[in-house]
Amino acid sequence: MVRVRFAPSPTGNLHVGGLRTALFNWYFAKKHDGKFIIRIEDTDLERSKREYENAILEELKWAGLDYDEGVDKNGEYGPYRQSERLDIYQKYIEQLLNDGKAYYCVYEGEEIVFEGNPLPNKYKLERNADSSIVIKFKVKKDEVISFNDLIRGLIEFNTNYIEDFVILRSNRIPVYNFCVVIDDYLMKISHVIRGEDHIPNTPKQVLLYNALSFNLPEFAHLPLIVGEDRTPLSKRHGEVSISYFRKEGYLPKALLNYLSLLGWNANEQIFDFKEKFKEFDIKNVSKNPTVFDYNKLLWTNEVHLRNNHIDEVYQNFVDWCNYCKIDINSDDVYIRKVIEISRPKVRTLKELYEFSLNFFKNDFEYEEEFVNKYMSKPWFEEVIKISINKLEKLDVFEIKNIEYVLKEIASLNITSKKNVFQSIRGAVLGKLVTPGLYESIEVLGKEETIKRLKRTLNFSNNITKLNK
RNA sequence: GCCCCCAUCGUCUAGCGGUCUAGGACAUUGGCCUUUCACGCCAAAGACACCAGUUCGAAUCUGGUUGGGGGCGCCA
Repeated sequence: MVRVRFAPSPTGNLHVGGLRTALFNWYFAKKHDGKFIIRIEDTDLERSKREYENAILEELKWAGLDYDEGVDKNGEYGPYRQSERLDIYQKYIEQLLNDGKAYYCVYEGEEIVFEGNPLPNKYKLERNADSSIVIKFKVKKDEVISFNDLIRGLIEFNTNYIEDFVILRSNRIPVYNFCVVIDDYLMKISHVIRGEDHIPNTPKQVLLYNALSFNLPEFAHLPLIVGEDRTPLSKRHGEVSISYFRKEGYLPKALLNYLSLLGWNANEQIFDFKEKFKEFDIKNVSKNPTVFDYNKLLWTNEVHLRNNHIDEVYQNFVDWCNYCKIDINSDDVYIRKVIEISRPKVRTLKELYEFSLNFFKNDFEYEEEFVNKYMSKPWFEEVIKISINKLEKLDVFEIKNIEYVLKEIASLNITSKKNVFQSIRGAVLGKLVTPGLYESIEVLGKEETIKRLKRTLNFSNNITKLNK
């Protein structure tokens, strides 16, 4: 039974690196019909916050990475929060102590004043403010320890380069390297898939597995995601938090599509990750660090936005509006139509919103360029008047008929064809860049289109008077 | 400093000893299309880090050099 886990520490927001790790674990679980578990690694009491934990979980759900076990799921291997497993760890610490594989270490300031087991009574009872007691794991020298990495092959370390390390802090809370081993074993994790930055931790963990007579899981270390300068991706390179990409209007499926490509050659550029897991093979994951390319992500998003089913994009758009606390006061059918005609021209939900805003507002302002280049021209009013006249007579307000009428007006030789189209475009939407004119007018509907044309005429009259 | 990982177009990658005058995608440049802006279509430019070795033959195997990165916490 394949069991994998994503184990974030709730000390900050979820970022693209974390999501990518979660995604690859998810892929692996799905592919092998296994379980995907979320474990919260909150042994750093100072920095861990429940609000971060909630945010991470919420963002995983937004991304569509469903998990089988976790703090809010009731699996049989809980608790899934390390801070609630302290008594479990204690048992194994004692075992190590009893087996002579770990020992007490007493510090006074920086100085070690005692090493050994048992701990002499004098340290147990009275301690200066300055002294602290930790438990360290004893590392035997001159041993070669190795593990097989599913991506990199055999990796060997000599224990001579590993020092005895702390497993229990002076505040009685065990450290990361110890907790992961206990948890992964007890939670029956079969494959540990995590970032490459954990390779140096692995020998220490292997030592612990051996000392406790636990069977080793399989390991796979994913390549790091880096910035243009080849250092690990961080805020210095730009925004990296998932919440940022969400606010910017990236579709969850587009983000995960792009993230899939970071280290995995999926044979195609655009796909639905929820289907793609069938082809996932951890052996095909690349060893090289990969540069995060905001540009390609944007392109990926653009393609998803244009090609995904309209119902899904509509839902994404509504979700985005809610997330950004934007209230579009319109009915579903209308919003859907506006999305349909606008999406071929935008790349993100945010752009979609900005691009199509005037469909939802009838008191919009006119773009300056439109006013200067079209509205203030002598032929402008005539074009609009004729448009009102002809469109009013149109009984069946459909794209074909609208196109016919508009072309007719353009052929009247009042001004150039381009001027006619741009004038009408600006008159109904206030802008010179909009979705196709005919479909825009069709979506607006007869009543609204005429209302807008009249409003523009009014506005233009006022300008003319003012100039005189 | 020590240990470890990595090395194909600017970027993500295909390639697993001959099919490589190295393929695709993003970005870039030029053109076409066009009622705006895009999309789309066509085309161009662009890489095997270096040096040895193995072999009839190397991007592919081996060794070294160089370069980049990670780690060396009572952070995870």
